[in-house]
Amino acid sequence: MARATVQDVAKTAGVSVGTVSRVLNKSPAVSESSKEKVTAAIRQLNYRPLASARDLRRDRTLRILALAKNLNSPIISEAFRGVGDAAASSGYVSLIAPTAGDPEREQQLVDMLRNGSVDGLIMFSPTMPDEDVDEMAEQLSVVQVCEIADSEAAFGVSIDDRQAAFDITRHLIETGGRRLAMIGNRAARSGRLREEGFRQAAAEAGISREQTLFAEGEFDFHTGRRLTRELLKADPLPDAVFCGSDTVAAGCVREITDAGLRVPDDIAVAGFDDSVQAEMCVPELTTIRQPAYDMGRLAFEELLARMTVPGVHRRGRTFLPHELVIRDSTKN
Amino acid sequence: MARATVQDVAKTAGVSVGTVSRVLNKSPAVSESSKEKVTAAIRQLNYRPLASARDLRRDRTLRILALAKNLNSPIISEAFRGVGDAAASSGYVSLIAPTAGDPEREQQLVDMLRNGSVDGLIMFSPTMPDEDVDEMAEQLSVVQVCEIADSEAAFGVSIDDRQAAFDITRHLIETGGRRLAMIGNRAARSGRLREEGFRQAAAEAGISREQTLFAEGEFDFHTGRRLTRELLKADPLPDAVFCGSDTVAAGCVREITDAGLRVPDDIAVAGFDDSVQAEMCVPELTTIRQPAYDMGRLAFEELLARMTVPGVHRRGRTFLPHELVIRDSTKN
DNA sequence: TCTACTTTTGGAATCGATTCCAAATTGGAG
DNA sequence: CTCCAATTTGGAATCGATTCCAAAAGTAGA
Repeated sequence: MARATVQDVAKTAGVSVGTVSRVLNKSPAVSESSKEKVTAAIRQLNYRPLASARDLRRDRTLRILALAKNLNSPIISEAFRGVGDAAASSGYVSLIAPTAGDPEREQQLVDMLRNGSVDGLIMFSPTMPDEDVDEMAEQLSVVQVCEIADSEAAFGVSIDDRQAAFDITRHLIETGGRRLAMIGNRAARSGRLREEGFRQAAAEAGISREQTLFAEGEFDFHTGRRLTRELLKADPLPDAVFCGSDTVAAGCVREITDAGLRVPDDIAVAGFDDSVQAEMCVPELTTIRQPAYDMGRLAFEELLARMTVPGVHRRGRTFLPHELVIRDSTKN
Repeated sequence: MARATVQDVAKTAGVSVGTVSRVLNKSPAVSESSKEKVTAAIRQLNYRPLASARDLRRDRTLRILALAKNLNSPIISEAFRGVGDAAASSGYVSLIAPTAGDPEREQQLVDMLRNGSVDGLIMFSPTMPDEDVDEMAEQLSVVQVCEIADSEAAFGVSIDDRQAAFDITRHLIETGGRRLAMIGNRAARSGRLREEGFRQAAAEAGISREQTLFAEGEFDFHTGRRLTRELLKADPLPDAVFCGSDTVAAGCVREITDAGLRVPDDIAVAGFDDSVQAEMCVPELTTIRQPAYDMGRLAFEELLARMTVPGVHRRGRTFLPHELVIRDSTKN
């Protein structure tokens, strides 16, 4: 049994396709009686309007797509929840796809916006260079979250990464940290901004760059352990480590503990994100809370504005406030 | 500047729309010279075929959708990686959407299959009742992963949850566990199967149902802690706890440790999934490894068969082998 | 009952890419 | 140079839902 079409419904209901379509779209210009006939026919034939035909005619899909490197980042999944809720309340369906950091995969997904498979795009962690994001944003509905390209058409929602890193580093210093270390990721813009904040806080406390340690790598648990192992070879040892994510911080704490040292007494550790990992860690992690859900909501609102008012290319970033969450992994 | 169409490209290249389309679809029946002209025109106009028009005519989208309650389950994100890789190598784009356990949201997403927005559907954790999944599977391309409805048209990919639970429970018994407890989730089919396996292992070891403890709840860290707190009120205390996920197990270990007891000496704890949490926990968790990536790959292959050979409604489940991973949270 | 409305309806045109068929062109053999 | 076959091309028809316009039906007032 092939799929039923408006034609079939019209025939079964004994009305014209126009009337069927009007019923489908809740046009008020339909008599009660034909509305009933059409509704009955739709049920009888188990009819669903074909998305591609509708999209073609209407020139929009009411779908948006979010792109992220991977799905298991707690910040991303929380932000995406915000996107989804905001989208739903505006009648949009929101989908997400991981790029795995593969430029080809990313390109293929971005093409979904170019070819009209979706109306808008939310980018969490672009792999493509800033210029490309920029160029795309010129003509298409794109909003960035967390990672915002530093360019002309920069636009999107995030926290102030530099300030957040500054705040938490200052906390480390205020609680006695002098020999500071950071585990960061220079591949990401946010990572570079956090490094800036870290260095600025150190500098303001009169700690020279040479007294400072820096290790670089991806933000996963095992990398955290490995990089910490490197840091622990330093002499003198660091007494405070700022990590770019809670997961890395968990690895850091683990490695310190395994080395027979105590957190925070010997070495204080700070994370970033306030994910559940921060609470799972022993001791629980001092960290930076990102308002991920709200960032997602706001990102969708921004996107909606771009999609519906085509001329509007509201520029600029929106920064949401972060929060320093102090727990037991740093002294007090 | 509006979007260019095949018509525009044809005019610019000085050929007919048919020829343009043939170039787009790499038909061999095009002369070298017109291919060049068309390619040049496409580049000049920055032309992209409109997805909805193509989909309408071709009656397929080369897109699939995966549904899950939430995105941050490590098993789901790993399985989805498998889906994505398999899909990509067959020319499909795979998208994912969280339902948040909301039936309305789920319905809306399932409608994307019904209305032809996507060609196939992979369900990780359905909220709808088994009958509905079953009915849907009768006519549409749907494959289940991890959670498989227990019904006529049952089909999908998972591990043998009962056997896995049996195996790990037997391990708990073999390492001295007598007073067994389980933290499970009866809301999910897999949860019920795991409970069966747990009980079967206990029974075979001559442990009566009354000697056994059971706590029920969602699979997150805080629930794990709360339920463990309940279990620790029992007298005598349990000496081995099987948890339905590593995250719950981490909460369980934490609560036990905070109560001044030792894992595994006083109470052994086992997890499930072999996610990174299992290694982050101290002590590291004995757990069951699920071949999530392969489950995802296989699920897509199954789906592909259903999508391309419409008559084929291959029934049945595919079980992939699990693996007992023994670490320090259980005695040896 | 007739006029002047408003409400409701039918159906053709439309969106843009693909595909099929017939026509045009090319190439090679004789 | 002719003829037949193979290659290439143009363009109309098609996919299914929406929308616009004109026509039909309904309603109210006089």
